[in-house]
Amino acid sequence: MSLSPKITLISADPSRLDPAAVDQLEASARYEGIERVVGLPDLHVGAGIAVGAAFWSPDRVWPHLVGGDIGCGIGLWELSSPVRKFRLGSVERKLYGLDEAWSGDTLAAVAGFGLPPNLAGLALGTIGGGNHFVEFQRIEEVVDGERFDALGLQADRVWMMVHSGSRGLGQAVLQAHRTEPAGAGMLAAGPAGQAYLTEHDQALAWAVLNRRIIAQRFREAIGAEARPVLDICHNCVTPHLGGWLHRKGAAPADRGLVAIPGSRGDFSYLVEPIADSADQALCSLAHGAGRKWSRSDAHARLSARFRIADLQRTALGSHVICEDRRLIYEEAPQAYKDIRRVVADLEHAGLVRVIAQLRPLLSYKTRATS
DNA sequence: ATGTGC
Repeated sequence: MSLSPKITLISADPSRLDPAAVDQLEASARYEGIERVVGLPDLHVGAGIAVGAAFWSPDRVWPHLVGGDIGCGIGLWELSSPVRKFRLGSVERKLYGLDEAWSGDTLAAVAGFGLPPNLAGLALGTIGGGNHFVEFQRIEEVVDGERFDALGLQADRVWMMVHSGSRGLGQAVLQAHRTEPAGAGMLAAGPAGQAYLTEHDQALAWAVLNRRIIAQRFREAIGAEARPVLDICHNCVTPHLGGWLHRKGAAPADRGLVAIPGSRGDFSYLVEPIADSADQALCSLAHGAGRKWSRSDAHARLSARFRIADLQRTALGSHVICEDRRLIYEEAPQAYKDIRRVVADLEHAGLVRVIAQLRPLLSYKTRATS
């Protein structure tokens, strides 16, 4: 069976991609008004829509091609703390109270982002669940030293990666604007499209603010200063080449530096997109390693083989704070693809240049017990 | 994914 001509798969070996995820791409490519679809090397099955994909239309938008976690993305900060002074046990003892509501001024925070006061909810400044996390890292290897130095980055500092999104807000926006059937979508210029895009843009801004507050809470907890390196959203729809580009678990290649996290037990990569060849991939990049096993498979297979304590340390020696007994299995490194292959596929396609490799020190998921 | 559905 041949692939729809609308679809491009970014992979050195497309036969390795999950056929079920490619079927989901095919289904989306059949929507009237979709002209191009890209599957990235971290492509995997999602709830109706493949994750690790980009979709372009000249005139229509589909709320469910973005999904419920509008604005979800990765923020990266360079901390003032030198790696040589980073003590795992000491840091772990400071990371308490971070699942609870933020004690700061949420009204002032949303106002500062041009958002209405009704969006100053209790979830603002919290990570959430699923694959969201905060991770302390150190530079394992500077691959492009010239570029690393030119960016003013420092290899001897602790770095902090935040993966979170718009929590309940994006979900509410999807709920309010989803079309029936989902594949119908709406004209971007029409009243329904404009109403969706307005609320979508608010959820996007809220997610950026959320990551910023999370970063502030965590760096305050460990007593460090933080310098922003990047903030990249991988679930959104934005104007592109006179039309509309939907990214569902896809990082932008036209907004500067990108961080691509591996699983919690693997390296992350700081990369620079290469503009010349970006169009083949709809100006998009992999957003992470991508799931290899479903959540239920991961739990079934790994809970039979490992104790919780086995999963609180990773093969790279990093620690994991996840007191949710189901989530720690669902998010185990074994459930994810090999990030090295994902990044190699992006390099092979001429989409990125690796600047640095980051090693996990401590991954924070949740203190909430289950 | 979800200030979570029965």
